[in-house]
Amino acid sequence: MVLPPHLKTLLPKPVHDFCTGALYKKLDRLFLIGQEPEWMFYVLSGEVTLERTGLRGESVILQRTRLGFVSEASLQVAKYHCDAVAISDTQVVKVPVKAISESLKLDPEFSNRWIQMLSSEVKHLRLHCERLSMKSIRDRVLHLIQTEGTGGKYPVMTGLKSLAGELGVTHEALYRTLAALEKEQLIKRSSGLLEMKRPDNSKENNGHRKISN
Amino acid sequence: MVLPPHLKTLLPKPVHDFCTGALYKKLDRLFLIGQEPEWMFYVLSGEVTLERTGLRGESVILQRTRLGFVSEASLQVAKYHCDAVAISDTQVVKVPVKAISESLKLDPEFSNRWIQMLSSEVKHLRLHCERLSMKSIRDRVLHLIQTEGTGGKYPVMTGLKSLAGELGVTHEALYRTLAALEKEQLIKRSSGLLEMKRPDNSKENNGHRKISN
DNA sequence: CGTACTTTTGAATCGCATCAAATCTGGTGG
DNA sequence: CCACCAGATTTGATGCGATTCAAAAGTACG
Repeated sequence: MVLPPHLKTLLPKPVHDFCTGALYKKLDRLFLIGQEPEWMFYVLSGEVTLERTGLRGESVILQRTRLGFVSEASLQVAKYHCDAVAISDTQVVKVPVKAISESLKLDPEFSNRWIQMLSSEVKHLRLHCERLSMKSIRDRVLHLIQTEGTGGKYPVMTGLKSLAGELGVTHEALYRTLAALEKEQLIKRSSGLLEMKRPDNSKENNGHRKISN
Repeated sequence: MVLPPHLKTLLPKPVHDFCTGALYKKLDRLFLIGQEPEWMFYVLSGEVTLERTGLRGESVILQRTRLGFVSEASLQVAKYHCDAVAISDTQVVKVPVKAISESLKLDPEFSNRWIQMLSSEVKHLRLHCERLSMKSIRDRVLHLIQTEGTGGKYPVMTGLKSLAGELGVTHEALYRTLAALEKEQLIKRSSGLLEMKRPDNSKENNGHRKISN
């Protein structure tokens, strides 16, 4: 199994050999609620959701992952508390939970890296929450470029439709917002790249929204 | 300093003596964005929010904490990436960051417990993100009760206005939504409690997911 | 009591979701 | 090489739900 660079540096060598790749078709289940966690799933491509059946019988989505671990929490629970569903055809790396938890006990360096990873994840998720709390698509897009981008450039890896889902808006609305932003010379669109033109260091000349609170 | 049970079991003995208690008045700031993390704050009572100033000067709530650590990520960062504000009079335990990071290197058992805690936090934040991705206030409220509540009951400790901030909506809209939900017999409101009433299986195609690829 | 805050209701407006449909794109097979 | 298809991108029209601004009623507290 050829691990992606990120996993290779994160996981200790002894664990590498126990990792296997897997492909899931659309709507396949990676695991089911109630099962004992055996693998940690690292999503390489496609998309996986964690869902649970709500009190009213509807399915509640707990999480969507396109890249990275699906269920870091499976380390600490005896049973899954939700289902994992491949929303599209999905490629993953399966890492045995047992190997990880053993290594965490034996390898302090690995523990440190794992803590780093989780801390980054926390920080990243906080930014994501902040973005999702913004009420306009425009703000979310600009915030995305400012916080996730590098030097005012944000790479759009998986298409705008997918980006729309991440921003919590419909793709139509995102298309329109991007078109408007480009028209106003606030951003530039290349293939696979969103670029912010002028940082918003001027006064709120364009601002039509008020300061709340 | 008398530590609460949870902290006592989480933190290694050598750290205990370096912990101190502190009281903050309403609207006091525990730390400011940009400052170098010196303490980790564990909330005992009251309420602390992590906030950032949005693009237009409005305050965006990243997280609310009523019990537990406020900023786990401060271990690995040189500067805070948000402010911490006491929403009401708040009692905390201050744990020196230095003592923790030293202990993490020396005490594998503590590392494991720390990993457990971070994993919980990740899980919790994922739920928050998922909730903020929902387009209607109604869905967010129901999701909140389902995921954060216990047996269909969710305690509203600090008022609905504060809750509205956490849900990323205006308080007026939240009041209206709650009133409507109660009118439809979907929830019941007591003082300091939101309770979900009968599971309604008659229209389970409503909240169903709709994921774009 | 008065003050400050939360809770509540009202009305107008606006942004986004929704539904629809047209173009564009890459990939597949005849 | 072209026909064809599935998916992404784009534009249009419409309605809903949340924001916004406003104000009244309830509540806690010194």
